[in-house]
Amino acid sequence: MHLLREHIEKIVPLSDDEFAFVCNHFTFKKYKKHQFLIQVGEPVKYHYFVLSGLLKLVYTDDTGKEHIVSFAMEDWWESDFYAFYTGSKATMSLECLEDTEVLCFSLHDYRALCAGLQKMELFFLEKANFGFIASQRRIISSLTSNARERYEQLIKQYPSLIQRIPKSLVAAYLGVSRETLSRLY
Amino acid sequence: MHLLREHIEKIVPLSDDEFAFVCNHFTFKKYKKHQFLIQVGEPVKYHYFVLSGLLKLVYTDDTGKEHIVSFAMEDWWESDFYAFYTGSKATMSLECLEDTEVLCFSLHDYRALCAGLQKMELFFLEKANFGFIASQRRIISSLTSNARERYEQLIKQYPSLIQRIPKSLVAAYLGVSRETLSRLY
DNA sequence: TTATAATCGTGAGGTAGGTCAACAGTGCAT
DNA sequence: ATGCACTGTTGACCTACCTCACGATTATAA
Repeated sequence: MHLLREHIEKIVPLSDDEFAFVCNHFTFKKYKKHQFLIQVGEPVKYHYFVLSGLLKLVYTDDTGKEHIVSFAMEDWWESDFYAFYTGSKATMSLECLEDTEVLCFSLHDYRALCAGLQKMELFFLEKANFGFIASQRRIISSLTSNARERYEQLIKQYPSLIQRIPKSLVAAYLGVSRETLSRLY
Repeated sequence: MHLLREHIEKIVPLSDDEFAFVCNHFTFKKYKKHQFLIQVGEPVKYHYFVLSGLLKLVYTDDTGKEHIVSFAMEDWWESDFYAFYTGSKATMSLECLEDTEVLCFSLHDYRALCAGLQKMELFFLEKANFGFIASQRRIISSLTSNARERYEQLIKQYPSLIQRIPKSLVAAYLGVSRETLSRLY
């Protein structure tokens, strides 16, 4: 729980009372490896903050091939955000790569949190802005770099992540086949 | 100016006084085709809201090739957002493809706007969230689709945009060569 | 008006990366 | 203990897309 406080206070300081108010809007959940937090076609009730463990956010195309939209480890937020935010059905799945503990909130809690504590709205705005920036960076990377360069950028950016993930998933994230990734060095 | 009001009121309703407060934080500017709103290496003073005209946000790689990160037409926001938000130097340029009129604000104005009117903070949060979602969609598109499919998706999503833009720029947006795009049909 | 620059199409040949297949090592579950 | 799924590697071949080159047409600016 105090991981969440530290995380928020990197952006906005909180009094004990304010943090207690924040906590009231979160629910703790625990999952085992291979469990799904979100399944395609079902409503997305929660937005998740990872306390420990590792998740993959996956889009499966019409040929059945899995593409990794994002990983999420400690200190990261994850969901099928469009479905969560608009109340529509999930188009992506969210699955545990390791046993995972999360704190999560519903859209209702999210709105209440923003409305009840302006600091939290500012916090989410900051998060959303940097999420947008990170996505734009990844788009630029896919426009400008080949497989090897994208792999090197990933290793540089998240060295610890690579250790915990099979190469086939790294390939599915980078948008290359596992064979190609295997041949890069 | 009332284009801005309509735009904001799609998300949050405003009283006349509130809208006047909002307007005080915007500056009107006018540019000719080929003019630059942002140049690589310079500070990014403003975030822009396009009233009329058309812009391209361009990342130039080390080989000198231009990649289009985004277009911006009427009703769209655009900037090198990372540089704007963090006060760093621009890594992308923003250039007019047509004569363009914009409303813009500085980071200082942005903060004042959010702090002074919580509705506007909510508005920007909503915008940031949907910006993030749109970027994630584009990432998924680049992971799952080939050149022809991405082109068809773009036509479907922004039919009016394609009419106003030379094919070579569409290619630079899609991440293919103009020759390949030309050969698609 | 006339020169110059964009724009678009197309051929020829090259290359990054995909697909399919086989194989070996590792971890997990019965 | 053993069997099976997961993981990583490599070979052979294929294809989507790139690069370079040339022309034709259409805007644009002096």
